[in-house]
Amino acid sequence: MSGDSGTPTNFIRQIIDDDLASGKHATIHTRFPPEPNGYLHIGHAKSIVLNFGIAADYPGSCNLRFDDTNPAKEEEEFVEAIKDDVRWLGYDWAELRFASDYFEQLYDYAVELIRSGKAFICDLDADQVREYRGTLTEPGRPSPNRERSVDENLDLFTRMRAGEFPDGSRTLRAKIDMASPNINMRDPTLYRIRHGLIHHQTGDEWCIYPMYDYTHPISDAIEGITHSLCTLEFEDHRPLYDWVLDNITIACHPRQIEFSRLNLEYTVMSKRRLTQLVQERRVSGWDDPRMPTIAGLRRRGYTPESIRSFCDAIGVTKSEGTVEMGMLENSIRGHLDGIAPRRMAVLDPLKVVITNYPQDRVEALTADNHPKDAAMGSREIVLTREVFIDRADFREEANKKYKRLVLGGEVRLRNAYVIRCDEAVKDAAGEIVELRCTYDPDTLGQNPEGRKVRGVIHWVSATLAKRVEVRLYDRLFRTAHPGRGGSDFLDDLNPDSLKVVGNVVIEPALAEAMPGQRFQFEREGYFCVDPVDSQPGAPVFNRVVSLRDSWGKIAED
RNA sequence: UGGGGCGUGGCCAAGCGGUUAAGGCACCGGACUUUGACUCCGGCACUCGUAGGUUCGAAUCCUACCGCCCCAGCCA
Repeated sequence: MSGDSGTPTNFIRQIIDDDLASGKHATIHTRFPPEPNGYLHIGHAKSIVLNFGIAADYPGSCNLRFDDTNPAKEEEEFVEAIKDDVRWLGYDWAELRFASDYFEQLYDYAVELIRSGKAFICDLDADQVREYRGTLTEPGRPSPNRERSVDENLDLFTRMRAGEFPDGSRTLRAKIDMASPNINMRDPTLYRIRHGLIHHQTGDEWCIYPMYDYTHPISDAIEGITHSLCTLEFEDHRPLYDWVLDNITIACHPRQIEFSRLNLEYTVMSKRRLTQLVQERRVSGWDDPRMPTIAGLRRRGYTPESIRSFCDAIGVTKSEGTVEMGMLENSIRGHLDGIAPRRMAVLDPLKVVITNYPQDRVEALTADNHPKDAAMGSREIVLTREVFIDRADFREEANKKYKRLVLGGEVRLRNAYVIRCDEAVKDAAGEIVELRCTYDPDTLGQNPEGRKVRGVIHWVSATLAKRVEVRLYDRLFRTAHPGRGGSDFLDDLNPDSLKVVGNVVIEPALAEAMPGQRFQFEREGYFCVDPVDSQPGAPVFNRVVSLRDSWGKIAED
């Protein structure tokens, strides 16, 4: 079971293996339970890959269940976006459920708790409840209403549902232990009153809504979930999860298991912060390519495969850490290297005139779409007397470590001939505006004899090039742990996280690229056609990730 | 000062009383190369938060410390 499909095992899969081996379960049922109050991010992907991955590798299934018990914060837009993201990641749920599907059953179970004397209607307001709850080191005191009769509780709960009481005036609380060292067990709230809200699934049918701690275990049990996987902060809630199921008449009792949530350097992962970035327009939206959201990564050009392999690579444990960006970047580079067709594009064009090349000649050359995968075929590129190369690929002089074009030196134009630079033409300000070179006609597909060329650079015909906009993304924050020292995380935003480069010259074939298509711009990086801002014939390219650059490290000379 | 967790190389992470302490990322060499990419080869923890103890034998068991995270919503 575990270990199939290349997925590494982890302590949760080991528990499942044991449960299968001991006969405790014959099939495994998990669920991914997002609250529809925001978009999914890479941290959710970890949970999705865990839950759906288990369903795929073991006999069993995984449900998608929206934890929609707080209509004040939830919206239909988010449920649709979440469904899209889960599907895009490559998963299909066995059943689509909403916690709100169970509101009637949840209500009935609450009545059962009241009848058995395990829940009561409390008249304390929120401030009073807090006072009565005690502190981390002092026990709480019982609510004055704790010993209300079953009949009175039943009557009051019925009237709560009927809408007779205003918001905040009463709650239904479990009767557990006000002296428990675990604050979650100090008579936790089960239901609160919320008038005037339109729930995206149930409309105005209800004015009382169940709390997470009460809803979650029952929802899991109703669905026959065997292993309820959640993050570490719910560890303290497990006794309550178990208490709820132990005190109502329900056959199923899932096992809650907690794992650590994902933290990634140079970004933020909390929904509160991501929401703030969107609402304050620090980014263009939930799908801004700089966002760690699934929608953002998708638009940026990440593939579902790369996100899944990233999740496999980071593992699942209970220890909290922060994963380096390099891990994520490695995953996407690895996938794109294999599937992205190569193209040439010059980000910072510098004109080169090949003086010994015929004025009107247009030479068709063939370039492989992939250096190691012949099945990806080849394409035609055209060479003309004037071409563009990147400004960074020329220096008037440099030591031997510099493997590009220098004055008097030779370099190969990728997929074409070797050229020698004879002159650098400058303007009045001393800025190089043009290079005058000569080419060696005997170097197409073969190396010159007796000379070694410094290196290979990419280029694009100046006369036939198309110009497009390219967006270069950098980390959204300039510090590995935004807002760490108690400072405002917004102060750590990287002002250079987006660089828009206009007038990037591309080989003609690229002008017809379709939204979502990914390419490797040779020697630059992987780029994806932006699905939002591209126009037919005028693609906008997002840089997914740069190529690994061993030169950049020693370039400071 | 209550309760619940976690501590293995820069990062993630195997390890579950007897292994030379997996693997990946990063990094450092080198090979290859018409992408300074990819690929390939080699290097990279006498040591597992610390200190004791048990044992023939401890990262794995015990004890005590230390550090970090979470919990006092009618949020999830």
